[in-house]
Amino acid sequence: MNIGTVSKLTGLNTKTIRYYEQIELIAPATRSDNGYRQYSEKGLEQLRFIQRARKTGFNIDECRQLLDLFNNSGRQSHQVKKLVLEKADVVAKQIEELKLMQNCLLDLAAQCQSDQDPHCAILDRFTDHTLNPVDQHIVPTSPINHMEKHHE
Amino acid sequence: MNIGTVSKLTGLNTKTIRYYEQIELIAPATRSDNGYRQYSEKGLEQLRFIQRARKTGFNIDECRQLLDLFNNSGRQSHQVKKLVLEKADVVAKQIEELKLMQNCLLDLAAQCQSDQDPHCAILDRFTDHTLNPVDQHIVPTSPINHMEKHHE
DNA sequence: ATTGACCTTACCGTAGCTATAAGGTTTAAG
DNA sequence: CTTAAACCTTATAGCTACGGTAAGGTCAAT
Repeated sequence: MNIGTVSKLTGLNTKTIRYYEQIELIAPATRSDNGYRQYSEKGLEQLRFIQRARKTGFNIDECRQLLDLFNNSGRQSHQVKKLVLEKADVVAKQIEELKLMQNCLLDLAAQCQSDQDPHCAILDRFTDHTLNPVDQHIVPTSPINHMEKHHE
Repeated sequence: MNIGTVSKLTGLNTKTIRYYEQIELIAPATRSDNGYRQYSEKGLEQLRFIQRARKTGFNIDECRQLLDLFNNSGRQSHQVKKLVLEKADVVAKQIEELKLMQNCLLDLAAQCQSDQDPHCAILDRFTDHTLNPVDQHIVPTSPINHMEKHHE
C-alpha cells in the first residue's frame, strides 16, 4: 500500500505521515524497489489510531504514550484511564473559559448600540481608565486564574 | 509599574509582553532611567484586553483590528459589534466541539475498568473503527490548546 | 512518447510564543 | 560592605505540528 492510499484511508496528509515517521512516532515504513514507502494493515491501523487520538485532543507526545501502552502487552488499563481523565479535565477547563469569554463578548455586544455613531460603549470601557468597574463587566465572574505558572 | 508586575496582573508571561511590543501589537513602553519598561494603568488595561481577546480565540491580527478600532476615534460602533458577534459565534461552536470531545473522553473513561487487566476499552475504541464515535469530534486549533501544550 | 498522477528528499515558512545565554540593576540579608 | 536573590535587558534559537514549494524520479494510460 502506497502512502497516498494510506492518506486517503486515514485522512492524514502524506506530509503528515512522513512527518510522523521522521519524528519516530511510527516505525520507518519498508520500501519497495522504487523507494516508495509500503504500508501494511498494521501500519495503517497505527496511523488510524494516531489520527483518532489527535482528533480527540491528544498531542503528539500523548499519542506516543498511548501507542506505547497499546504496544505494551503488559500495559495496565488504569494508566490509559488516567491519561484520558486528565485530558477530560483540561477540556472541561477550556470549556469553562470559553463560556466566560462568550458571556463577555455577548455582554459587550449588548452594550454596543450598533449604529453609525462613532461612540461605542465597548471601546470606551478600555480607553477610559478613570472609570474602573471595567473588570467586573468584562470578566463576569472571577479572574481567570489559569496561569499561575508564570514565574521566571 | 515594571513588566513583572504587569505579568502577574495580566497573567501574561513577560516574554509574551515583550513579544507583543516587538510585533507592534502594543506601543513601545516608556523606559525608566535604568532602561526598565514602565507601564501605566492604560497599558495594563490594553494588555488585559489583549489577553482576554487571545483567550477568547481572537488571533493576533484580530486583536490588532480591535485595538485599531479602540484607537480610531472615527470608528463606527457597528464594526466593533460585528467583529464581537462573529467571534461570539465562533466561540459558541468551539464550546460545542469541546463538549463533544469531553463527552467522548468521559465515555471512553467510563468503559475502562481501571484495573490491572491489560485489556483496555479505550485503546480498543481508538482501534476499532466500525463503532467509533471519535471521528465526529474535531479539535479546533485554538490558542487555548496552544497554551495548554507548553508545560514549563 | 508524452501526459499526468504518483512518489522521493530537502529545505523554508507559519503562529505565538518559550528557552537560553550573557549580562545589568535593585533590594534585602548577613 | 558584600553577597545573593530577584529582578530587568537584548539577542538568538527553538518549539509544535505541520504545510508549501522545488526539483526530480516512477508508473499507468493514452
